Amino acid sequence: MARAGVTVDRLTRAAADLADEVGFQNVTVSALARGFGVKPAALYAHVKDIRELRVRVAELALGEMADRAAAALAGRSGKEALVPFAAAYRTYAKEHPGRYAATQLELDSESLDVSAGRRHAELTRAVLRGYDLAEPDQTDALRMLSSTLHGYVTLEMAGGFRRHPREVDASWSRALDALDAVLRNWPPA
Amino acid sequence: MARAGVTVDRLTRAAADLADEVGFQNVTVSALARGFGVKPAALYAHVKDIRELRVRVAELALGEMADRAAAALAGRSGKEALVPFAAAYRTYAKEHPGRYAATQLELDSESLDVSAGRRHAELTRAVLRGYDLAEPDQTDALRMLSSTLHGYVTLEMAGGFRRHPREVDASWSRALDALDAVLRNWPPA
DNA sequence: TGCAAATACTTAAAGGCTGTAAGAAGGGGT
DNA sequence: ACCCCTTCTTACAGCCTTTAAGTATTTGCA
Repeated sequence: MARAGVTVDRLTRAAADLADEVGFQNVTVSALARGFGVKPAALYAHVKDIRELRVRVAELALGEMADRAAAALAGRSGKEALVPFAAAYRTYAKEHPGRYAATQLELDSESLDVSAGRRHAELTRAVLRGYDLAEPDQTDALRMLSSTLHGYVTLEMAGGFRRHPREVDASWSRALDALDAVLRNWPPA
Repeated sequence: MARAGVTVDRLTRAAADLADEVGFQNVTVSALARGFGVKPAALYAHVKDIRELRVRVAELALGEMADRAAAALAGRSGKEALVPFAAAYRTYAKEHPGRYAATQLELDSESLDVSAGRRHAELTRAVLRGYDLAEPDQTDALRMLSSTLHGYVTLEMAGGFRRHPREVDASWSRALDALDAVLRNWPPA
């Protein structure tokens, strides 16, 4: 019986792809094993349990998002940075719903703390540099920005905006206008 | 063998309580049956499948949130309405994480469309009345408001804000200041 | 080159879950 | 009292995760 050539990386990528197809919650060890032409138990040689697999997918996704965010930022600042950054975020989520869902795992797990999660957070903070906010306003604004992007994308993908005819792309663009406006003119305490 | 007195309502409330304890995703038919001192199969006399149970929990939660939102609004408008409305939202989510998670089910399911989901959406729109925005700005603002609240609460509960020392309550308050500011001064197209 | 150790994989099995089908037991209404 | 509807149990099929023990393949080193 020839070996299937499973590795942690190939497993993680397969899990991410499967998540994008069938949803993050529906990724199972069994389904992955089937994809590799291998028995489920075989995968436990590469991964401790399904939880580890999920964390790895989250790391992968956060890394990919950070890459796109970095490219979108590329020397720009202010609204010139905000808009493409936000677009990269939303596009990634829609292209990779399973991977995006993975990033919503309890962010506590130390693993995510390091590596990709931190990097993505720092890039988000970089967006704010053009708005020159002093602490603690910067952190407050960062939290609001993250919330709005994450909330928008989540609600949109869950179908929360489908009940109203207004085109979502247009609304999105106006939300960014509003975000830009409030960041430029952050209210005093 | 005396009957356990299971009803759809008692089942739904038990599921909601269990969700708040162990997480929405970890609510199982088996665990609920255990709680009622009954075999799992017995519950299928009251509920078609676990999906229906989840939808019922979502409806329950949306109804409870709408009740609180209505009380928080009570004749107020503008920031006077926004702040308690947002507080009701965030408090509910923190007190009832499992119920709150239930509200994030694919909102497509027709059942949610009617009843509680609609009611909650209308209350959120009511918050905006004090800001007198014409369409389509009102819908755009509604989407942004919903996104920010949902995103903030989600990220906070997932631990996304725990890495920075800034107190979350203070940040939240400033986010509402910012939201109020931008709603009062919605940028022109 | 040859063989021992490390690694990948299989089989087997325990235990948990959802859901269906068939039958027993409880209760209400006549 | 009896019938019938509803609730509940038993039994089972099928899926899942995870562990343990054994077999096969590959690696690395003498």
